[in-house]
Amino acid sequence: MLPSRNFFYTDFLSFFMEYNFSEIEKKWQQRWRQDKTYRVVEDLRKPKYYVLDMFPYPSGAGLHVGHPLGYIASDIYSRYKRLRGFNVLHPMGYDAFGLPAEQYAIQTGQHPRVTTDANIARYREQLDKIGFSFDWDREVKTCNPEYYKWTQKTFIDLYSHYYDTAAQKAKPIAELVTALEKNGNLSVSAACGNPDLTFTAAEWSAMSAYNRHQTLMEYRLAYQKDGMVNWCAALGTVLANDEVANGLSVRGGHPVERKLMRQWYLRITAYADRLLDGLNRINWSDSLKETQRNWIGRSTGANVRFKALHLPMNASLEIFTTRPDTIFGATFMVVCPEHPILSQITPEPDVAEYVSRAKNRSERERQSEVKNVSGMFTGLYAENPFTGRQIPIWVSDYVLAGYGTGAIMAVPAHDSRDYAFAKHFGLDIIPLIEGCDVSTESFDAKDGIMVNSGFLNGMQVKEAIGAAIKKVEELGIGSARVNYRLRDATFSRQRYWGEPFPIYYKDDMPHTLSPDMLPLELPEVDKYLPTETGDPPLGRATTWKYEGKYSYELSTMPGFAGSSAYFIRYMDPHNNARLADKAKNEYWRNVDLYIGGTEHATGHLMYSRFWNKFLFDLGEVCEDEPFQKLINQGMIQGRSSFVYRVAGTNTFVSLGLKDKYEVQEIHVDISLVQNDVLDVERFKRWNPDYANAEFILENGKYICGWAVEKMSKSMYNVVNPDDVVIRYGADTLRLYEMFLGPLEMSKPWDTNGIDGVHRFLRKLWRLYHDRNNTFTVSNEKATPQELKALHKIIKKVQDDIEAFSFNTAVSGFMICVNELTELGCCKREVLEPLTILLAPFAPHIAEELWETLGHTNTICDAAFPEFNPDMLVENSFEYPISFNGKLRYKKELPLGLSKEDVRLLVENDPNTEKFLDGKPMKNFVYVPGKIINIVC
RNA sequence: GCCCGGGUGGUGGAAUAGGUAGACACGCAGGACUUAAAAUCCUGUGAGCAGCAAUGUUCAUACGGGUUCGAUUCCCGUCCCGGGUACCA
Repeated sequence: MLPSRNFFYTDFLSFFMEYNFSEIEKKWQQRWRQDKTYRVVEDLRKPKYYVLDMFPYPSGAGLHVGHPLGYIASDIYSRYKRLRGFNVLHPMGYDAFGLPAEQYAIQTGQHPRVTTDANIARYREQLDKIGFSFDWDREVKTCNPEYYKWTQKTFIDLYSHYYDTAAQKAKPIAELVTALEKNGNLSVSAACGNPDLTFTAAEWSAMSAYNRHQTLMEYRLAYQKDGMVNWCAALGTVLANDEVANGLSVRGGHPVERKLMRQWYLRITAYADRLLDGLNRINWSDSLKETQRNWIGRSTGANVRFKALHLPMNASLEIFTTRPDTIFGATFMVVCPEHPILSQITPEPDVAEYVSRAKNRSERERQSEVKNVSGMFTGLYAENPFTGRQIPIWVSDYVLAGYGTGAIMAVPAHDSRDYAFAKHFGLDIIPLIEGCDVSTESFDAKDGIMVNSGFLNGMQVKEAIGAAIKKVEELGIGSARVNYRLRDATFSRQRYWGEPFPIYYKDDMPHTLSPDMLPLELPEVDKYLPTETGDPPLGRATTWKYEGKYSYELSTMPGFAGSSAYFIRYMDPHNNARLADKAKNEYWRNVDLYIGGTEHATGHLMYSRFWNKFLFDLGEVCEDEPFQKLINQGMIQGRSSFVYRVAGTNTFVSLGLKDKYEVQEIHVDISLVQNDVLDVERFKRWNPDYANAEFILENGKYICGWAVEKMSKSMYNVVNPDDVVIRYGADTLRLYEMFLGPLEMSKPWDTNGIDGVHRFLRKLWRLYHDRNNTFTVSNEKATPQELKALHKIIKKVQDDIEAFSFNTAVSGFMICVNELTELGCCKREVLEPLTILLAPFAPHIAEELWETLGHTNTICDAAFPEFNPDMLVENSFEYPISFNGKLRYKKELPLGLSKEDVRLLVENDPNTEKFLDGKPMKNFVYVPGKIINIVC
């Protein structure tokens, strides 16, 4: 027998015998699946808690190591809440409709459903390996007809409701029709797409069916209109504003242009105020709430009509302003190139040319020239209603057609854009606020005392705004008005792989399907491309007709449709009669904790709040806000590694020596690098070009450089969680992802520290087992030191989990295990509670130890250990005081100590002198620490 | 430009009702065990100065000021980095 081989073999065995994570994890994952350990049912005897992850889009690339970060955090919290006696709903599903599967279908002809199912299977396999406590019986896939039936149903409801602005609630459109029949639209309070629309009851009844239909479209919460949309020719579809960045599609980076098209929209703007108010009642981060507030962009001000001179029929020009107090300083007006007033005149040729050029320029071109001031005098004048002065009307593309009225009054002294324009064209600038200097820039602050402003002189700005609005209303030239930046959401996509609309066309008008005909299933098509006539792909399903003759709507719904109510469906995923049963909805109510990325701040998180509020108005759900608390986990970036090739050679120089050469930095696959040391032999095999590479080493090693970059294939820095699980186990992965840093912070993935976490689990294992891996836990009573260590960690874990400070909780465990190892503790009284504490973080090893401790039930049903503060003061106490010549006692004295005892302890402590330093002290907290540590 | 975050050792990061800065971990160095390796364990580890040493001492939380007996923490200014947003009247 060869000794070397023998040694290697036995040590290899003992290594695995010690803490055999792969066997333990396999065993428990199997058992959890078999026993449906994480199945949850409504239970009125227990308080509920709903923990939700943003469900993933199953992409072909599979999960990378960044995805599970949030899932692990939510899993820890779910498991913790369960130990605390809550009935925890913790589901998972897939946002399964989307472009990549369709792109793949276009290239290969494979049905997107096949691609999607395969990707979902892969995701599921990866997720299962990490040991999540999802109730998979509640899985929701948005592409499943049983689910999208309810997306379609809600669309029908949106179509057949309007928004009552007085009641602040959605109501059936039939009620509106009754009101219109009675009084016309003069006395109805309803959110309307066209604020200038007025008609009487008589006019209403005189309308043709088609005109009534068109009129109701202005009120429906889901409606059709011709609108400028972001048309992406390469994708053959319309994109939402948040799917476009810098004139390019977010997905694919194809150019996007403006195009007029008939589209479905959702009237989310009707809910703008409620979306804003609701933010005050939910527990989200300030920055996220602020992002949503900015996105909604509510600004209060007034609409004011300026008399347009030299035009027939008392023409006027209406503007919106947030600063009606500055009307006295309005020295000119500006209209957007699309403004209707321009069609009433015959402009000079150069003006006409400017207008047509500005109109035809894409949004992108307009944006790229933000800093260039351009514009033309139209030849028209208006009258300033406060000064009576004639002021010129200009046209410029810095005024946008889509916001306000498409026209502004320019107050160059107090608006920086007007200022730049006035300076460029030499227009008047009249300062209106006492003491402001407008020689080099405008004074935009809403603060100061009015001057040069007639009846407003001497008032504070805020006061003047109110007074000006009052005056405007008296003059009958305008009124207070609220404007929003938020736009209605375009809801059509010229795509195949999405929910079909439950709509067919008859007499050129859309009609909804009756709900009992739902779901309207996606038809099969021969190709996933637009038809020859430019219809969307659904146009290829030529026999797909309502009653065999009426054409269905050919576009499909956008990605956010399916993700807007999935969290409600989880409450009752198999219900065939409702989105969710009423009683079940009233039990689970809404999501208590939602964890996901910040990239959804203005998309999904806005749409789903709107969708939920609508369902609330219908009485379908019992909570107005869907997500009580929300946490944004940070992104995990990649950590790329580099090698340095000496220019023009095949010689690579180690990081520390590279400055002596002229080198070329090259990305190297991170699997060839460990702790920044390159595996030279594997590197040579990695790429044939490097087979004969030579190396200049330092200390016998090749050290790689590194940089933090986005995780991407091309940078060879993608880390797959499966690889980590195989090498270290799921429990190590879970702990390490948490240990990496604060949950909400973005951080690079860096495996350099993972050994430490793995080592911790092995140390933990050795608390329960001896060298021969024999279970050694004793039933002896624990010592005070051991109990102190235990109760310290109980408190720490409890506080840290509640604060979502999982990284410091893991540190706490490490300290605790080090302490217990030092104390040689192997007492059940300590180890049993410790096992429970660890269960949310490392469930597999916890279950295994729990079983070894003799329990037959799952550790998930254990009770979270009770913290006893007395255990911490067994031998010593921590006691805060303050000292300002006289001691102040901040807490009740512990353990029968008198004030005199404490005074002596403090005064005899050598540190006291150091801090007193002979000076008079105020509000001095005694150190060491705000806490003194005195042994009795 | 504006609005949010953030800047602490070689590295990831601890610590804020203002109170011993650098917990915990990685890495590194040295040591023990071993024929050897792996694993494990022990010791040291912000920088400088003095000392054989225990130790003492100075400087350190992006930079510059301020408040305070005391500031990583609060205030003012500056510079960098990340995210959001963008001609919104």
